[in-house]
Amino acid sequence: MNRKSASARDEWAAQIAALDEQPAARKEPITVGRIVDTALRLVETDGYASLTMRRVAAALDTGPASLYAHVRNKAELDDLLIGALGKRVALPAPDAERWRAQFADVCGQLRDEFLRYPGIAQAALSAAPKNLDTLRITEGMLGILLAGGVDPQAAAWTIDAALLYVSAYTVEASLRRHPDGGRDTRVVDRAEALARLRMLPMSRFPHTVEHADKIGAGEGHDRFDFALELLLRGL
Amino acid sequence: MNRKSASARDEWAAQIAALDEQPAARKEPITVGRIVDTALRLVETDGYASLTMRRVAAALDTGPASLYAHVRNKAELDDLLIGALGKRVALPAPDAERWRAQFADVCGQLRDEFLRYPGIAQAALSAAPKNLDTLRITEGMLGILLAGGVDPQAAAWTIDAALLYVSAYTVEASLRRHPDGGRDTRVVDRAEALARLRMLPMSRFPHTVEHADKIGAGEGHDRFDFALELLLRGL
DNA sequence: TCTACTTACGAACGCTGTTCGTGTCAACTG
DNA sequence: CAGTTGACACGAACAGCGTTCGTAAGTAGA
Repeated sequence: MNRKSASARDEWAAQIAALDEQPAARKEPITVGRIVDTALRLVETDGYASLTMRRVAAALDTGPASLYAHVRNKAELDDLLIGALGKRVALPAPDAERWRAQFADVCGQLRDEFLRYPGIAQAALSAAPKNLDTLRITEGMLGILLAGGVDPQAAAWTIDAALLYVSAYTVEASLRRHPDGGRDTRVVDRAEALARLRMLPMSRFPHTVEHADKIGAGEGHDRFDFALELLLRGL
Repeated sequence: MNRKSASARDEWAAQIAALDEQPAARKEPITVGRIVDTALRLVETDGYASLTMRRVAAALDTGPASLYAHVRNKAELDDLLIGALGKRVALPAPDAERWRAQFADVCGQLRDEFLRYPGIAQAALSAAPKNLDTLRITEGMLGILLAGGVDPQAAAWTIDAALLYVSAYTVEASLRRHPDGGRDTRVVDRAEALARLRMLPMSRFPHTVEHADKIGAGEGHDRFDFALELLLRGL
């Protein structure tokens, strides 16, 4: 039995096997939307660090090469992901009385979205902010600040600072929580961290030792809220 | 000629070749310090994205395996790198009259150090802030803020926010400037970016279009200074 | 019915971090 | 001075990564 007849036989066997599955379905075609959805699901469960083209492809029952017909790059996929997250944040109609609260709320939405997909904020930092979905958010923020009577230049820079902060905050939070897929960032709980701070020599770290309890402090997003309020109060 | 005699001959040839180089030197031993220095030089010229164990090893005339006797991980190397940068920032003796300027100066030093080594701030975001060199900086910052009469809890959180912002700012700045080693982040100059903003439909992006010139604005570190001042003025 | 074109994908390339086992050299010990 | 021990160095390899190429398959138009 030579190669040719063997492969012909395989084909024949495949056809027979397909008899039962014929009505079940031909495989759903790959689309950008399906790729993005799959990638997001992967990030949600395993973290951004383990988001690879191969994993996405495998989740779609195919090989990595198939993705490149729909997505130029992994970088482009990253852009699409943060775009998809951006689409989800709801922009309130600017209310001059509540502009600070509204601004903080938008930032909070973004934060929660980023935290839900651990590590994805790393992509947000790399992604060009000229993404249309990102621009939609900055437009909304701009509207809120301008309605609040903030100077346009100050508003633009504040938005920039706030977005940078949100990304950094969520990246750090994700890294602290998530095993990070390979890197052995040991998660040290707060009590342990505090104990270590107290072990520092008083001679060289007087303030750190004295206020060690303040350093890791904050339930939930106290730290986040504080930073944002600081930003807004300065306006 | 069998394998054994061949390799024996190679060895013999090597010995002969070594006759001339004998006085020249035996290879300098690998140390953590040399690894860190080499890595920093690499990052300075090629960016953090192309900092790999293999490249560092190659720059030291050896194979990658040799590094793992001195450094547990790439993650640990990253920690060492940001530690080395941290060591360089000079901490002023707290002066109650000038605490804002002093704080901003420390942040500026950190920023410049990070910018000099493009992309390395990514490692700073990942690095556990319990690094001793990082702690030295936060201690110094804490001293400055406390001398300024800032509430300890507010001080701790402000430092956290400022460090996060510095990292995010420098990561973004590096990505925008540096080709990024692989990712095709096209660098669009400001005029081009502005033109694109103006192309947006007025109906959906009224504020963005109107204040497009404000969005990418700022010479040098205007944006940076603004954000930091905002943070400090809120205290 | 034949052709042109888009989509799918197996195989491969060059790169990454990391480990294992071996080799080599320096210094301490008897 | 000879012998042993321990730290250091490193070649080779593994699994995994993003990406490309050439080819196969299926669809739409002539």
